[in-house]
Formats: sequence, structure tokens, C-alpha cells
Amino acid sequence: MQRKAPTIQDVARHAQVAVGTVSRVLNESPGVKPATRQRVLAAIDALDYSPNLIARSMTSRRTGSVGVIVPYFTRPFFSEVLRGVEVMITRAGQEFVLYNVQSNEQCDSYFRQLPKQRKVDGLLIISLYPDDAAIEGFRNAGLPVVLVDAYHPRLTSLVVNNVEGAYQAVKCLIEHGHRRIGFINGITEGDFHFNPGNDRFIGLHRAQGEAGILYEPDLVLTAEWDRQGGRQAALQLLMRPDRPTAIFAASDLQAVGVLEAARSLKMSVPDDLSVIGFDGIELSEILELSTVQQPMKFMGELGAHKLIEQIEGSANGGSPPELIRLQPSLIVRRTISTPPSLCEATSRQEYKKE
Amino acid sequence: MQRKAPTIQDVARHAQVAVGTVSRVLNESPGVKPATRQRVLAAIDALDYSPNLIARSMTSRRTGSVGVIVPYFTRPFFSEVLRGVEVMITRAGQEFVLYNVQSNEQCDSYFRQLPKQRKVDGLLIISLYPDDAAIEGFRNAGLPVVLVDAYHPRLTSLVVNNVEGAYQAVKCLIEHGHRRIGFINGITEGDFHFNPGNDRFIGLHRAQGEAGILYEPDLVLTAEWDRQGGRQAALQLLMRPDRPTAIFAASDLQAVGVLEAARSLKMSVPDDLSVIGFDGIELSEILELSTVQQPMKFMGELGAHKLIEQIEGSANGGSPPELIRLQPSLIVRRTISTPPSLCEATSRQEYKKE
DNA sequence: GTCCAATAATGAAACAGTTCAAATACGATG
DNA sequence: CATCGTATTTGAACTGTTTCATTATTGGAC
Repeated sequence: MQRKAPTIQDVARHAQVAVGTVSRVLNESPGVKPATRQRVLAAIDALDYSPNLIARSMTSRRTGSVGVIVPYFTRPFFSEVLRGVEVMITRAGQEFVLYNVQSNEQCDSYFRQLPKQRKVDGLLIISLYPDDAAIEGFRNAGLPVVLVDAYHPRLTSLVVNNVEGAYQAVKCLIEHGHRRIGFINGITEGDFHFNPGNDRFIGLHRAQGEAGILYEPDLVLTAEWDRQGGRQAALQLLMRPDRPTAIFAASDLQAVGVLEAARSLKMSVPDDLSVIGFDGIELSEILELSTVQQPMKFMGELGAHKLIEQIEGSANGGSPPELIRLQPSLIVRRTISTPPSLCEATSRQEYKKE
Repeated sequence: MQRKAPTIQDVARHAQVAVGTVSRVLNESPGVKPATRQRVLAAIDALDYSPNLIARSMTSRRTGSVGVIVPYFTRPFFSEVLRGVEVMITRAGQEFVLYNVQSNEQCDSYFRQLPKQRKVDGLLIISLYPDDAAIEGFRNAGLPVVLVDAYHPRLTSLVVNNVEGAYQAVKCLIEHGHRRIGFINGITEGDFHFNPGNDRFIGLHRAQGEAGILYEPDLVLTAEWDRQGGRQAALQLLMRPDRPTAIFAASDLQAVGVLEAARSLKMSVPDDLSVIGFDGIELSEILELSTVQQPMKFMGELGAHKLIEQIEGSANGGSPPELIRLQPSLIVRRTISTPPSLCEATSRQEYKKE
């Protein structure tokens, strides 16, 4: 059992050529006579040889692997982004090394270690924000890095316009007559420094400002990015005497929590409460939840594509960092309607008219 | 920019020792005088050195990476399993290389190539069934392999008792009075040979047999494993004149499709139709879908744990393959009730009595 | 002050490839 | 037939580690 794998030496011996020749056959370098090439290929076939990629990496300084650093990779948003990433990485013939981060220390340690260990040819960082020291480390190591759903001026970054997305969402709510709109933000996880929820808050703020709605700090809560977070925050908002008639959540998962909270309070959506989320995960479609759709898979694809471009072009000097902005789009589904107060008001008005 | 990374040679020179000594400091091998160790550590610190893992892999024949082969890794079931896998792999200080397979050829090519390329120390194969040639390849390469949600006599395998899970589910439906139960199986994807849906079908069959219910081939359909598949199959089942009063789907995603089909036909669940799925993904909880819960995360953890055990013990001869069986558990939620026909029957009976 | 056995430290070989300067083969030309 | 230039091929050097047979150092016993 476990007989030693054949090496390039064995192939060379078997084909009666020098190792260098086998190497050029393997790498399809020119300058090998067809007849020789055939002999070598036959030997490779006979020995069932395939090159040891580790050894190859030694000299070629290419590992054929791309590292992807991502927080909580099983959450639907990240999962979708990764789907796109995987497609591109595989298409480029690279392997996909997943670095899941759950804490700030872990994230930092990846940022510090990975460039030096040389186990990956490039790094795709999703929704995480490397500090300047980390970026210096990437540069020193000559390691291509692309940011997705995060921005840093010194790195190629891919972001969606969170401000605009939130603005559209809230504007839609306002156009439906809502004046008291709750906002559930996501926490800045660990200490990752970067929080797309903050931009979404800004969008909300802008839409409200334009409509002349006063900012009410009490209607803004910060919660975990998941269902539980959304539910708890929603309960808090909805049990207030002057509760909001609509809630905008920084993520779909939180919005689902809002729906659950409403259900548990026997409130009907959208009759008693309008809800809108952010992301556009599959679940939002199933639950007919209105949301701001991000092009998740595309973000993954494009980010990976840009990274691979950098890896392949890294010989001839790195290209300057690029900032790519994508537009989210509002999807109005079942969970939005005119607020109850306004309905009453309207009917009362109509009543008066008669 | 991009100054060359320091090597062990540089450290040795800086600390005025031989490379061998630095190596033993790095690997915490005994036989290095504390004073020397200090000098070396100081040099490592001064140069900000960390060993090149690729080079290290050359001689140590350990890459520090574990490969995970999985189909459609973003589906909730796999995603949950992977969550467990990731935890264990990271805990063991290994890296997680993801091989997502979407076609049979791709799967096969991974099975053939990976053992020879030596880029991973072990392979975790999820819901995929390697053929004998592949297994021979693993053995020749001395590559530890563990199967999760699949079984092969020559490999350590981790399976849930699909027959039993399905049996419980269908028995529950029968106990609620259902006699016409539709079954939506999942297709055997690509040509992966292994289909847990078949065992679920057997469980259904057994429960029906015990209850003296005749097997009706028309009530058994095969569909894609996803929502669309479930929806289409359900539509087909529900538009029959003698439609079933309950549907058991081989996956939760398909069961969600069933719910959607029912909704589009204006049928109420569970009043007009009982539905039960399989897997126990988060979505089933959100939709209050009854299901057969698999310990997904645990399966990932245990599978990865077994694999790491094998990797670490692979020096002293491989342990014999092990078969681990886990029990799923039925979760009854909102989507099960007594069938309408029986309600009528019951009320008619009661009527007569009066 | 020797001698001996540990204990430390050395440095070359090995790992499995790529690369490149040098050697060789070959066909055409003068 | 010698010469030249091109097309192949060779084999040693190199990548950055680990390992291991040697060699050097140390400290204690005599």
C-alpha cells in the first residue's frame, strides 16, 4: 500500500530524457521536438504521474490558491457572495481557501499571517476592513488584495451604494405615508471597523430630512445582524406607546425577525406595520418581504474577477486601486402599505366630506 | 516595495547559528540551549520572519490544509454542515480548502486529481459517493478520507438514519389519518450515485406497508432538490383529481416549494394539505414547517473531527473504517393536521350518531 | 588534567519541481 | 567537407525548509 508517488525524475528516466525536458512538456513550453514530447507524455501516462503542486509552488512562487476572508460565511448574504466568488475562482483554475472569521483577533491574525505564509496567491476580503498595518503587510509581500463590500483607498474595492439603497427604501415608505419609521441597524461586529449599516442609516436620514421628518433617536436601534437581533429590537420598538408604523432593517434577516415580532404581538403586516429589509436574500422572496436588493452573487464574481486579474498581472507592476460602485435596487413586495393611522385619517376626512 | 521575505538562512545568519538550529527552535524540538533559543527568537523578531509554509510542506509532507468536497455548498443543508466542518478544521489549526462540485465530471476530476497533487492532508467528502477507483487512489496516496452523509464500506462514513427519519415522518402523517400521501424525492444529481432520498423513500414505504396502505406509484415523483423542484412536483400532485392529502418531501427546500404550490392553488396548509420536509434547516423553523431534523452542524463537526484524527494518526497505520449512524428527529410544527376528507367523514359519522 | 558521556550545534543531503547557461544535434550553405 | 545557425536537450543550480549523521562543546567523575 501507499507506494511512493512517481516524481518528475521517474518520468525522465522512463522516457530517457532529462528532467528539464519533462518540465517543459508539462508546462507546454516551446522547444520540445514532437517526437520527444510524445515519449514524455507516454511515460507520464504509463507512470500515472501528476506533478506535485507543492514542489511546483516552491520555485514558481504560485500556489494556485486564492484566500477568501469572510465573517460568518454561512449567513445568506455571504453565502450568496461566496457563490459568485467560487464560480470565478474555479473558472480561473484556482483553489478556494476559506478563512472564516468570528472574532476580531482571528481576523487580525489572518491579516498579519497570510501575506507572509505565502499559501495563497491573492486575498479576497469580504465585509471586513484591514487596517493600515495590514495593508502595509500585503504590499510588502506583494500580495494582491481586493475588498468586497468594504472600502479602503489603497485597495481595489467593490461596494454597493448603501446610502442610495436605504434612501430609496425609506423614500418609498414615506411616499406610502409613513412618518414614524423605526430603523434597526446592525452592530459593528467585533471591532471590524466597517459597518455598511451606517451608510444605510445615512440614507434613511437623508430621506427623512428631505421629507421634513425630525430625527428621533428613540426609533433607531442597533442589534445583531440576525433574526434574533431583529426580533428583539422590533419588540422594543413596537411596545412603545408611540410605536413606528414602519420598520426598516439593515438586513433581511433582521427584517424577518421584525416579521416574527409582529406576529407574536398579533400585529398584521403590512396592515399594522410595514417592513423593509436589505440584501435581497432568497428568504425575502419566500416571505414576500420588501427589500433592497444587492447584486450579491455578482459582487462575488466581480470581486474575484478583479483579484484574479491582479494575480495574473502582478508580474508587470500592480495596477492602481480601483473603486467600483454598484447600485442596489428596491424590490417592493407584500410588506409595504399605507399606515393605519393614515387610513383612519383618510377615511375620517372622507367621512367629513360627505 | 515588495522586499524579499526573510528566509531561515537570514535568521540563522543574524543569530549566528546554523539553519538546523533555527529549525529546531521553530519546531520546538528539544536539544537547543535556552540562551541560543533566545538569540534565535530575537533574530526572528528582528527580521519579522515567519517560515514559508510551502517550503515547509516540501519536506514535512504536511500541507496544513484539509479539502472539503461538497455539492452546491450554498444550499442551507450543506451550508450548515460546513459550519460544523469549519469549526473543527480551524480548531485543529488547519486550513479549509473548498471544492464545490456542480457536475459529475468535476466531482470525478477532484477524486482523481486531489490525492496526487498533495495539496491537502485529508479529504472530507459530503453527500458524494466516490467509486472504487477513486478509493484506490486515496489509498495509494495514503490520503485520509471521511464521508459525511454518504456511505462506503472502505471509508469512515457518517450517515443519518434516513429510513428511520422518513418512517417517523410518514407514520406521524398516517396517525393523523392520512392515507394518500405524496412523496417528492430528490434526483440523483449528475451521476453521483448516492441519493439519501432513496432511503427516505424506503422509510415511507415501510410506514405505509405497516399501515396497510397500498403503494401508488403515481404519488411518487422525483424533482430537483430545491424550491422550484418541490413546487413543480407539488403542482403535479395537487392537480390530480385524487390528489394526496399530505405530501412528504425529501428536503425542506422542496417542502417550501410545496407550500408555495399550495398557496398558488389557494389551498390552505394544514387544513387542505399537510406537509412535512426533511433536513431541519432554519427556514423550516421560520415557516413553521414540520420536518425531520438532521444534526447538520454536528455531522460536519464529527466528520471533520474523525478526519483530523486520521490525519494526525496517519503515521502509525490507518485505523479501520468506521460507520457512524446518527438519528434524525421528527419536529412537528404547524403544517400537519387531520386530512379534510377525514374531518368530513368524522363529522358525517357524528351526524349519523346523533 | 584526562577522559567520557551527554548535550548542542553544524552543515550537507533531501524534498520535487523550474530555470537557464552550456552542450549537443541537425540541416543548410559555401 | 567544414562551417554556421538554429532547434533541442542536458544537467546543475536554485527555491526554503527539515532531517540526520557528524562534529564540537560542556560538565562531571576519576
